[in-house]
Amino acid sequence: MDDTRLQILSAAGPIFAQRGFQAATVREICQAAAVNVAAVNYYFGDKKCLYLESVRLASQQQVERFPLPERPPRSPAEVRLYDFILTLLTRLLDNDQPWQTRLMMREVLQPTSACRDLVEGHMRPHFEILLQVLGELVPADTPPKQLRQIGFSVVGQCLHYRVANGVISMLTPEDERAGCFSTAQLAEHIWQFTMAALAGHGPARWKQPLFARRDGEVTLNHPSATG
Amino acid sequence: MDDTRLQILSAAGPIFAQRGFQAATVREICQAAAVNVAAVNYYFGDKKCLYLESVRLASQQQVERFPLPERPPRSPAEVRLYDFILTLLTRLLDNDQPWQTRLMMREVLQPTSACRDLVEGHMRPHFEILLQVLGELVPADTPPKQLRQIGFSVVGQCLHYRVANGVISMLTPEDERAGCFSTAQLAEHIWQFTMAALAGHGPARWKQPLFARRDGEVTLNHPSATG
DNA sequence: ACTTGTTTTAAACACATGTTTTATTCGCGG
DNA sequence: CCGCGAATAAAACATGTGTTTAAAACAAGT
Repeated sequence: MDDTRLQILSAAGPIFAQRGFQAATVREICQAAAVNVAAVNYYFGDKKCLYLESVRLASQQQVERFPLPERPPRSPAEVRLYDFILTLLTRLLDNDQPWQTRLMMREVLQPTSACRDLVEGHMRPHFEILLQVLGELVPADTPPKQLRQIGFSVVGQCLHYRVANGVISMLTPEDERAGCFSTAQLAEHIWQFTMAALAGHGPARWKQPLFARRDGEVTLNHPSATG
Repeated sequence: MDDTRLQILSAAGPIFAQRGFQAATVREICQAAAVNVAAVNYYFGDKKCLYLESVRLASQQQVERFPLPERPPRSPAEVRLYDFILTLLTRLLDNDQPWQTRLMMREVLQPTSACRDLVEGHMRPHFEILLQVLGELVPADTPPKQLRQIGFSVVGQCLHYRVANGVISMLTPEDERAGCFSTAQLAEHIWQFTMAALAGHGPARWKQPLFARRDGEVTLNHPSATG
Protein backbone atom coordinates (compact mmCIF):
# COMPACT_ATOMS: atom_id res chain seq x y z
CA MET A 1 0.00 0.00 0.00
CA ASP A 2 0.91 3.66 -0.27
CA ASP A 3 -0.69 4.15 3.12
CA THR A 4 2.33 3.06 5.11
CA ARG A 5 4.51 5.46 3.17
CA LEU A 6 2.41 8.36 4.42
CA GLN A 7 2.29 6.86 7.87
CA ILE A 8 6.08 6.83 8.02
CA LEU A 9 6.30 10.36 6.69
CA SER A 10 3.82 11.59 9.26
CA ALA A 11 5.65 9.92 12.09
CA ALA A 12 9.11 10.91 10.91
CA GLY A 13 8.53 14.68 10.89
CA PRO A 14 7.93 15.22 14.60
CA ILE A 15 10.68 12.81 15.60
CA PHE A 16 13.28 14.34 13.30
CA ALA A 17 12.21 17.78 14.52
CA GLN A 18 12.58 16.91 18.16
CA ARG A 19 15.65 14.70 18.13
CA GLY A 20 17.52 15.82 15.04
CA PHE A 21 18.67 13.66 12.16
CA GLN A 22 21.39 11.81 13.99
CA ALA A 23 19.63 11.15 17.26
CA ALA A 24 16.36 10.12 15.66
CA THR A 25 16.38 6.37 15.07
CA VAL A 26 14.68 4.51 12.29
CA ARG A 27 13.29 2.07 14.81
CA GLU A 28 11.66 4.83 16.81
CA ILE A 29 10.06 6.28 13.71
CA CYS A 30 8.79 2.91 12.61
CA GLN A 31 7.40 2.15 16.02
CA ALA A 32 5.55 5.47 16.04
CA ALA A 33 4.24 4.72 12.57
CA ALA A 34 3.34 1.16 13.57
CA VAL A 35 5.20 -0.34 10.65
CA ASN A 36 8.11 -2.68 10.30
CA VAL A 37 11.71 -1.48 10.54
CA ALA A 38 12.43 -2.42 6.97
CA ALA A 39 9.65 -0.23 5.63
CA VAL A 40 11.79 2.89 5.70
CA ASN A 41 14.37 1.38 3.41
CA TYR A 42 11.71 -0.20 1.27
CA TYR A 43 9.84 3.04 0.59
CA PHE A 44 12.55 5.68 0.93
CA GLY A 45 15.69 3.69 0.30
CA ASP A 46 17.55 5.47 3.02
CA LYS A 47 17.24 7.26 6.32
CA LYS A 48 18.68 10.36 4.69
CA CYS A 49 16.14 10.31 1.86
CA LEU A 50 13.35 10.05 4.39
CA TYR A 51 14.81 13.06 6.15
CA LEU A 52 14.94 15.10 2.95
CA GLU A 53 11.31 14.24 2.26
CA SER A 54 10.39 15.30 5.77
CA VAL A 55 12.02 18.70 5.38
CA ARG A 56 10.27 19.18 2.04
CA LEU A 57 6.94 18.28 3.63
CA ALA A 58 7.53 20.60 6.57
CA SER A 59 8.11 23.62 4.36
CA GLN A 60 5.09 22.78 2.24
CA GLN A 61 2.69 22.17 5.12
CA GLN A 62 3.75 25.27 6.96
CA VAL A 63 3.02 27.58 4.05
CA GLU A 64 -0.28 25.83 3.35
CA ARG A 65 -1.45 26.14 6.90
CA PHE A 66 -0.42 29.73 7.56
CA PRO A 67 -0.43 31.54 4.23
CA LEU A 68 0.47 35.19 3.97
CA PRO A 69 -2.92 36.97 3.90
CA GLU A 70 -4.04 38.38 0.58
CA ARG A 71 -4.27 42.15 0.47
CA PRO A 72 -5.85 44.41 -2.15
CA PRO A 73 -3.15 45.80 -4.40
CA ARG A 74 -1.69 49.14 -3.31
CA SER A 75 -2.55 48.48 0.31
CA PRO A 76 -0.21 50.43 2.60
CA ALA A 77 3.21 48.96 3.21
CA GLU A 78 2.71 49.32 6.95
CA VAL A 79 -0.13 46.85 6.86
CA ARG A 80 1.76 44.43 4.70
CA LEU A 81 4.71 44.62 7.06
CA TYR A 82 2.44 43.76 9.93
CA ASP A 83 1.03 40.86 7.95
CA PHE A 84 4.50 39.57 7.32
CA ILE A 85 5.57 39.79 10.94
CA LEU A 86 2.39 38.25 12.29
CA THR A 87 2.45 35.41 9.77
CA LEU A 88 6.08 34.65 10.47
CA LEU A 89 5.51 34.68 14.22
CA THR A 90 2.44 32.51 13.88
CA ARG A 91 4.36 29.97 11.87
CA LEU A 92 7.17 30.06 14.40
CA LEU A 93 5.15 29.90 17.57
CA ASP A 94 1.88 28.14 16.81
CA ASN A 95 1.66 25.31 19.28
CA ASP A 96 -0.54 23.04 17.23
CA GLN A 97 2.03 22.23 14.59
CA PRO A 98 5.38 22.97 16.09
CA TRP A 99 7.38 20.28 14.35
CA GLN A 100 7.46 21.79 10.88
CA THR A 101 9.12 24.94 12.14
CA ARG A 102 11.38 23.05 14.49
CA LEU A 103 12.66 20.96 11.63
CA MET A 104 13.27 23.98 9.45
CA MET A 105 15.01 25.80 12.28
CA ARG A 106 17.38 22.88 12.57
CA GLU A 107 18.34 23.37 8.95
CA VAL A 108 18.88 27.06 9.59
CA LEU A 109 21.18 26.50 12.53
CA GLN A 110 23.06 23.58 11.06
CA PRO A 111 22.48 23.35 7.33
CA THR A 112 22.56 19.94 5.73
CA SER A 113 22.04 19.04 2.11
CA ALA A 114 18.35 19.88 2.53
CA CYS A 115 19.13 23.51 3.26
CA ARG A 116 19.80 24.71 -0.27
CA ASP A 117 16.35 23.74 -1.51
CA LEU A 118 14.81 25.16 1.62
CA VAL A 119 16.45 28.54 1.13
CA GLU A 120 15.64 28.78 -2.55
CA GLY A 121 12.10 27.48 -2.27
CA HIS A 122 11.09 29.01 1.04
CA MET A 123 13.36 31.56 2.68
CA ARG A 124 14.35 33.57 -0.38
CA PRO A 125 10.82 34.09 -1.74
CA HIS A 126 9.59 35.18 1.65
CA PHE A 127 12.57 37.43 2.19
CA GLU A 128 12.02 39.07 -1.18
CA ILE A 129 8.46 39.90 -0.16
CA LEU A 130 9.77 41.49 3.02
CA LEU A 131 12.37 43.51 1.14
CA GLN A 132 9.75 44.78 -1.26
CA VAL A 133 7.55 45.95 1.62
CA LEU A 134 10.48 47.55 3.43
CA GLY A 135 11.54 49.25 0.21
CA GLU A 136 8.33 51.26 0.31
CA LEU A 137 9.02 52.38 3.87
CA VAL A 138 12.51 53.81 3.42
CA PRO A 139 13.89 56.61 1.26
CA ALA A 140 14.22 55.65 -2.36
CA ASP A 141 17.99 56.00 -2.36
CA THR A 142 18.52 53.48 0.43
CA PRO A 143 21.23 51.09 -0.74
CA PRO A 144 20.13 47.45 -1.12
CA LYS A 145 22.75 46.30 1.34
CA GLN A 146 21.22 48.44 4.07
CA LEU A 147 17.73 47.33 3.12
CA ARG A 148 18.80 43.73 3.51
CA GLN A 149 20.22 44.44 6.93
CA ILE A 150 16.94 46.01 7.96
CA GLY A 151 15.25 42.86 6.73
CA PHE A 152 17.57 40.76 8.85
CA SER A 153 16.73 42.96 11.83
CA VAL A 154 13.04 42.23 11.34
CA VAL A 155 13.49 38.50 10.82
CA GLY A 156 15.99 38.30 13.65
CA GLN A 157 13.57 39.81 16.12
CA CYS A 158 10.89 37.29 15.13
CA LEU A 159 13.09 34.21 15.04
CA HIS A 160 14.54 35.01 18.44
CA TYR A 161 11.32 34.03 20.13
CA ARG A 162 11.59 30.57 18.64
CA VAL A 163 15.34 30.11 18.76
CA ALA A 164 15.81 31.29 22.32
CA ASN A 165 12.41 30.20 23.50
CA GLY A 166 13.72 28.36 26.54
CA VAL A 167 16.10 31.11 27.60
CA ILE A 168 13.46 33.79 27.10
CA SER A 169 11.11 31.88 29.35
CA MET A 170 13.76 31.70 32.05
CA LEU A 171 14.49 35.43 31.74
CA THR A 172 10.84 36.46 31.98
CA PRO A 173 9.14 36.49 35.39
CA GLU A 174 6.48 33.84 35.60
CA ASP A 175 3.58 36.24 36.08
CA GLU A 176 4.45 38.20 32.95
CA ARG A 177 4.46 35.39 30.47
CA ALA A 178 0.96 34.18 29.81
CA GLY A 179 1.67 31.28 27.51
CA CYS A 180 5.11 32.70 26.86
CA PHE A 181 3.74 35.88 25.28
CA SER A 182 0.87 36.01 22.86
CA THR A 183 1.70 35.95 19.18
CA ALA A 184 -0.39 39.03 18.43
CA GLN A 185 1.25 41.00 21.20
CA LEU A 186 4.72 40.06 20.01
CA ALA A 187 3.82 41.03 16.46
CA GLU A 188 2.56 44.35 17.77
CA HIS A 189 5.83 45.04 19.54
CA ILE A 190 8.11 44.04 16.69
CA TRP A 191 6.02 45.99 14.21
CA GLN A 192 6.12 49.11 16.34
CA PHE A 193 9.81 48.76 17.04
CA THR A 194 10.54 48.41 13.34
CA MET A 195 8.22 51.17 12.23
CA ALA A 196 9.75 53.49 14.79
CA ALA A 197 13.24 52.64 13.62
CA LEU A 198 12.27 53.37 10.02
CA ALA A 199 10.19 56.46 10.68
CA GLY A 200 11.86 58.13 13.66
CA HIS A 201 15.21 58.53 12.07
CA GLY A 202 14.95 57.72 8.42
CA PRO A 203 17.76 55.53 7.11
CA ALA A 204 18.80 58.64 5.18
CA ARG A 205 20.10 59.91 8.47
CA TRP A 206 22.14 56.76 8.99
CA LYS A 207 24.68 57.37 6.32
CA GLN A 208 27.71 58.49 8.25
CA PRO A 209 28.89 56.26 11.06
CA LEU A 210 28.12 57.56 14.49
CA PHE A 211 31.22 56.22 16.10
CA ALA A 212 34.80 56.76 15.17
CA ARG A 213 37.61 54.54 16.29
CA ARG A 214 40.78 56.31 17.38
CA ASP A 215 43.65 54.57 19.11
CA GLY A 216 41.48 51.54 19.74
CA GLU A 217 39.08 53.72 21.69
CA VAL A 218 35.57 54.42 20.47
CA THR A 219 34.48 58.04 20.49
CA LEU A 220 30.93 59.19 20.09
CA ASN A 221 30.09 61.18 17.02
CA HIS A 222 26.39 61.76 17.41
CA PRO A 223 24.41 64.99 17.88
CA SER A 224 22.57 63.76 20.94
CA ALA A 225 25.85 63.03 22.68
CA THR A 226 27.23 66.50 22.19
CA GLY A 227 24.36 68.11 24.09
CA MET B 1 49.06 13.58 35.02
CA ASP B 2 46.63 16.46 34.99
CA ASP B 3 47.86 17.33 31.52
CA THR B 4 45.71 14.80 29.71
CA ARG B 5 42.64 16.08 31.51
CA LEU B 6 43.16 19.50 29.99
CA GLN B 7 44.00 17.94 26.66
CA ILE B 8 40.66 16.14 26.63
CA LEU B 9 38.81 19.27 27.67
CA SER B 10 40.47 21.29 24.94
CA ALA B 11 39.65 18.72 22.31
CA ALA B 12 36.11 18.10 23.49
CA GLY B 13 34.88 21.69 23.20
CA PRO B 14 35.21 22.14 19.44
CA ILE B 15 33.90 18.65 18.71
CA PHE B 16 30.86 19.01 20.95
CA ALA B 17 30.25 22.43 19.44
CA GLN B 18 30.38 21.18 15.89
CA ARG B 19 28.67 17.84 16.18
CA GLY B 20 26.44 18.21 19.21
CA PHE B 21 26.40 16.02 22.30
CA GLN B 22 24.84 12.96 20.68
CA ALA B 23 26.76 12.92 17.43
CA ALA B 24 30.11 13.66 19.03
CA THR B 25 31.82 10.39 19.90
CA VAL B 26 34.14 9.75 22.77
CA ARG B 27 36.54 8.02 20.44
CA GLU B 28 36.72 11.05 18.17
CA ILE B 29 37.44 13.33 21.10
CA CYS B 30 40.12 11.03 22.43
CA GLN B 31 41.72 10.72 19.04
CA ALA B 32 41.83 14.51 18.71
CA ALA B 33 43.32 14.75 22.19
CA ALA B 34 45.77 11.94 21.43
CA VAL B 35 44.78 9.99 24.51
CA ASN B 36 43.27 6.61 25.13
CA VAL B 37 39.54 5.98 24.92
CA ALA B 38 39.31 5.11 28.58
CA ALA B 39 40.74 8.45 29.66
CA VAL B 40 37.39 10.20 29.39
CA ASN B 41 35.76 7.87 31.87
CA TYR B 42 38.86 7.89 34.04
CA TYR B 43 38.99 11.67 34.40
CA PHE B 44 35.37 12.72 33.95
CA GLY B 45 33.47 9.57 34.83
CA ASP B 46 31.05 10.07 32.03
CA LYS B 47 30.54 11.50 28.60
CA LYS B 48 27.80 13.71 29.98
CA CYS B 49 30.02 15.09 32.73
CA LEU B 50 32.66 15.93 30.17
CA TYR B 51 30.00 17.76 28.22
CA LEU B 52 28.89 19.77 31.24
CA GLU B 53 32.50 20.73 31.92
CA SER B 54 32.89 21.81 28.30
CA VAL B 55 29.87 24.10 28.47
CA ARG B 56 31.14 25.61 31.68
CA LEU B 57 34.52 26.22 30.13
CA ALA B 58 32.99 27.74 27.01
CA SER B 59 31.04 30.33 28.97
CA GLN B 60 34.05 31.17 31.09
CA GLN B 61 36.53 31.47 28.21
CA GLN B 62 34.19 33.59 26.16
CA VAL B 63 33.75 36.22 28.83
CA GLU B 64 37.47 36.24 29.61
CA ARG B 65 38.44 36.70 26.01
CA PHE B 66 35.90 39.37 25.07
CA PRO B 67 35.00 41.27 28.22
CA LEU B 68 32.54 44.11 28.18
CA PRO B 69 34.75 47.24 28.05
CA GLU B 70 35.00 49.29 31.21
CA ARG B 71 33.49 52.77 30.97
CA PRO B 72 33.82 55.70 33.33
CA PRO B 73 30.72 55.92 35.51
CA ARG B 74 27.90 58.09 34.15
CA SER B 75 29.08 57.60 30.59
CA PRO B 76 26.17 58.04 28.19
CA ALA B 77 23.81 55.11 27.78
CA GLU B 78 24.15 55.35 24.01
CA VAL B 79 27.81 54.46 24.27
CA ARG B 80 27.19 51.62 26.67
CA LEU B 81 24.52 50.26 24.36
CA TYR B 82 27.00 50.28 21.53
CA ASP B 83 29.53 48.55 23.74
CA PHE B 84 27.02 45.85 24.55
CA ILE B 85 26.05 45.25 20.94
CA LEU B 86 29.62 45.22 19.67
CA THR B 87 30.80 42.91 22.44
CA LEU B 88 27.93 40.50 21.88
CA LEU B 89 28.49 40.47 18.13
CA THR B 90 32.21 39.97 18.59
CA ARG B 91 31.63 37.01 20.86
CA LEU B 92 29.14 35.60 18.40
CA LEU B 93 31.09 36.08 15.21
CA ASP B 94 34.78 36.07 16.04
CA ASN B 95 36.33 33.48 13.82
CA ASP B 96 39.28 32.64 16.03
CA GLN B 97 37.32 30.97 18.78
CA PRO B 98 34.03 30.03 17.29
CA TRP B 99 33.38 26.89 19.29
CA GLN B 100 32.55 28.47 22.62
CA THR B 101 29.66 30.37 21.15
CA ARG B 102 28.56 27.46 19.03
CA LEU B 103 28.33 25.27 22.08
CA MET B 104 26.37 27.85 24.01
CA MET B 105 24.05 28.40 21.07
CA ARG B 106 23.28 24.71 21.10
CA GLU B 107 22.15 25.02 24.68
CA VAL B 108 20.00 27.98 23.72
CA LEU B 109 18.27 26.17 20.90
CA GLN B 110 17.91 22.87 22.66
CA PRO B 111 18.44 23.25 26.38
CA THR B 112 19.93 20.33 28.27
CA SER B 113 20.75 20.10 31.94
CA ALA B 114 23.63 22.50 31.36
CA CYS B 115 21.28 25.28 30.34
CA ARG B 116 20.04 26.36 33.76
CA ASP B 117 23.54 27.19 35.01
CA LEU B 118 24.33 28.87 31.73
CA VAL B 119 21.32 31.16 31.96
CA GLU B 120 21.85 32.08 35.59
CA GLY B 121 25.60 32.52 35.33
CA HIS B 122 25.87 34.04 31.88
CA MET B 123 22.71 35.11 30.07
CA ARG B 124 20.85 36.72 32.96
CA PRO B 125 23.71 38.92 34.20
CA HIS B 126 24.39 40.15 30.69
CA PHE B 127 20.72 40.73 30.02
CA GLU B 128 20.38 42.73 33.22
CA ILE B 129 23.19 45.00 32.05
CA LEU B 130 21.37 45.53 28.77
CA LEU B 131 18.10 46.29 30.53
CA GLN B 132 19.79 48.84 32.75
CA VAL B 133 21.26 50.61 29.73
CA LEU B 134 17.99 50.54 27.84
CA GLY B 135 16.20 51.84 30.91
CA GLU B 136 18.11 55.07 30.56
CA LEU B 137 17.09 55.43 26.94
CA VAL B 138 13.33 55.14 27.33
CA PRO B 139 10.76 57.20 29.25
CA ALA B 140 10.84 56.54 32.95
CA ASP B 141 7.32 55.11 32.99
CA THR B 142 8.06 52.37 30.46
CA PRO B 143 6.71 49.12 31.90
CA PRO B 144 9.34 46.44 32.58
CA LYS B 145 7.60 44.01 30.30
CA GLN B 146 8.03 46.35 27.37
CA LEU B 147 11.62 47.06 28.33
CA ARG B 148 12.32 43.35 28.29
CA GLN B 149 10.81 43.01 24.85
CA ILE B 150 13.03 45.82 23.61
CA GLY B 151 15.95 43.91 25.08
CA PHE B 152 14.89 40.80 23.20
CA SER B 153 14.70 42.85 20.02
CA VAL B 154 18.31 43.94 20.48
CA VAL B 155 19.60 40.49 21.35
CA GLY B 156 17.52 38.91 18.60
CA GLN B 157 19.04 41.13 15.96
CA CYS B 158 22.54 40.22 17.12
CA LEU B 159 22.00 36.50 17.53
CA HIS B 160 20.41 36.24 14.12
CA TYR B 161 23.77 36.68 12.42
CA ARG B 162 25.06 33.64 14.25
CA VAL B 163 21.94 31.50 14.26
CA ALA B 164 21.05 32.02 10.62
CA ASN B 165 24.61 32.51 9.45
CA GLY B 166 24.34 30.00 6.63
CA VAL B 167 21.00 31.26 5.37
CA ILE B 168 22.11 34.88 5.56
CA SER B 169 25.13 34.05 3.44
CA MET B 170 22.92 32.44 0.84
CA LEU B 171 20.57 35.44 0.82
CA THR B 172 23.36 37.97 0.41
CA PRO B 173 24.94 38.48 -3.03
CA GLU B 174 28.51 37.35 -3.05
CA ASP B 175 30.00 40.74 -3.79
CA GLU B 176 28.28 42.36 -0.84
CA ARG B 177 29.50 40.08 1.87
CA ALA B 178 33.16 40.63 2.58
CA GLY B 179 33.77 37.98 5.18
CA CYS B 180 30.03 37.75 5.71
CA PHE B 181 29.76 41.34 6.98
CA SER B 182 32.22 42.96 9.32
CA THR B 183 31.41 42.87 13.00
CA ALA B 184 31.86 46.60 13.43
CA GLN B 185 29.56 47.37 10.53
CA LEU B 186 26.87 45.06 11.87
CA ALA B 187 27.15 46.64 15.30
CA GLU B 188 26.80 50.04 13.69
CA HIS B 189 23.60 48.99 11.92
CA ILE B 190 21.97 47.32 14.91
CA TRP B 191 22.89 50.21 17.16
CA GLN B 192 21.45 52.75 14.77
CA PHE B 193 18.34 50.70 14.16
CA THR B 194 17.75 50.38 17.89
CA MET B 195 18.52 53.98 18.72
CA ALA B 196 16.17 55.12 15.99
CA ALA B 197 13.44 52.85 17.30
CA LEU B 198 13.88 54.27 20.80
CA ALA B 199 14.32 57.89 19.81
CA GLY B 200 12.15 58.33 16.75
CA HIS B 201 8.94 57.29 18.35
CA GLY B 202 9.47 57.01 22.07
CA PRO B 203 7.93 53.90 23.62
CA ALA B 204 5.59 56.37 25.32
CA ARG B 205 3.90 56.60 21.94
CA TRP B 206 3.51 52.82 21.74
CA LYS B 207 0.91 52.44 24.38
CA GLN B 208 -2.25 51.86 22.43
CA PRO B 209 -2.21 49.05 19.87
CA LEU B 210 -2.04 50.24 16.32
CA PHE B 211 -4.14 47.49 14.93
CA ALA B 212 -7.60 46.38 15.91
CA ARG B 213 -9.02 43.01 15.04
CA ARG B 214 -12.63 43.02 13.87
CA ASP B 215 -14.35 39.99 12.35
CA GLY B 216 -11.01 38.30 11.94
CA GLU B 217 -9.86 41.15 9.75
CA VAL B 218 -7.10 43.50 10.83
CA THR B 219 -7.79 47.18 10.48
CA LEU B 220 -5.20 49.88 10.73
CA ASN B 221 -5.44 52.31 13.60
CA HIS B 222 -2.41 54.48 13.07
CA PRO B 223 -2.15 58.19 12.25
CA SER B 224 0.17 57.65 9.30
CA ALA B 225 -2.35 55.31 7.69
CA THR B 226 -5.25 57.73 7.83
CA GLY B 227 -3.40 60.29 5.70
C1' DA C 1 -6.91 -22.81 -7.42
C1' DC C 2 -2.68 -21.25 -9.27
C1' DT C 3 0.62 -17.87 -10.39
C1' DT C 4 2.81 -13.58 -10.19
C1' DG C 5 4.30 -9.42 -8.38
C1' DT C 6 4.04 -6.57 -4.37
C1' DT C 7 4.08 -5.66 0.39
C1' DT C 8 5.05 -6.97 5.15
C1' DT C 9 7.47 -9.42 8.62
C1' DA C 10 11.05 -11.31 11.59
C1' DA C 11 15.61 -12.38 11.85
C1' DA C 12 20.23 -11.50 10.93
C1' DC C 13 24.15 -8.71 9.71
C1' DA C 14 27.87 -5.52 10.11
C1' DC C 15 29.33 -1.96 12.46
C1' DA C 16 29.74 1.93 15.87
C1' DT C 17 28.93 3.44 20.41
C1' DG C 18 29.84 4.30 25.69
C1' DT C 19 31.69 1.88 29.22
C1' DT C 20 34.32 -1.64 31.83
C1' DT C 21 37.82 -4.67 32.63
C1' DT C 22 42.37 -6.25 32.80
C1' DA C 23 47.03 -5.77 31.90
C1' DT C 24 51.00 -2.83 31.32
C1' DT C 25 53.76 1.14 32.02
C1' DC C 26 55.45 4.95 34.59
C1' DG C 27 57.14 7.84 38.52
C1' DC C 28 59.25 7.64 42.83
C1' DG C 29 60.00 7.01 47.84
C1' DG C 30 62.08 3.26 50.43
C1' DC D 1 66.90 -2.18 42.99
C1' DC D 2 62.25 -2.98 44.85
C1' DG D 3 57.50 -2.13 45.44
C1' DC D 4 53.50 0.46 45.28
C1' DG D 5 50.00 3.51 43.62
C1' DA D 6 48.65 6.28 39.82
C1' DA D 7 48.22 6.70 34.92
C1' DT D 8 47.87 4.69 30.40
C1' DA D 9 46.86 1.20 27.09
C1' DA D 10 44.53 -2.55 24.67
C1' DA D 11 41.00 -5.48 24.53
C1' DA D 12 36.50 -6.94 25.65
C1' DC D 13 31.65 -6.06 26.63
C1' DA D 14 26.95 -4.88 26.10
C1' DT D 15 24.02 -2.40 23.63
C1' DG D 16 22.01 0.19 19.82
C1' DT D 17 22.41 1.55 15.09
C1' DG D 18 21.11 1.47 9.79
C1' DT D 19 20.60 -1.84 6.56
C1' DT D 20 19.91 -6.39 4.28
C1' DT D 21 18.04 -10.81 3.65
C1' DA D 22 14.96 -14.38 3.10
C1' DA D 23 10.67 -16.04 4.10
C1' DA D 24 5.80 -15.27 4.74
C1' DA D 25 1.40 -12.85 3.71
C1' DC D 26 -1.23 -10.61 0.57
C1' DA D 27 -3.80 -8.99 -3.70
C1' DA D 28 -5.17 -9.63 -8.15
C1' DG D 29 -5.46 -11.52 -12.74
C1' DT D 30 -6.26 -15.72 -15.20
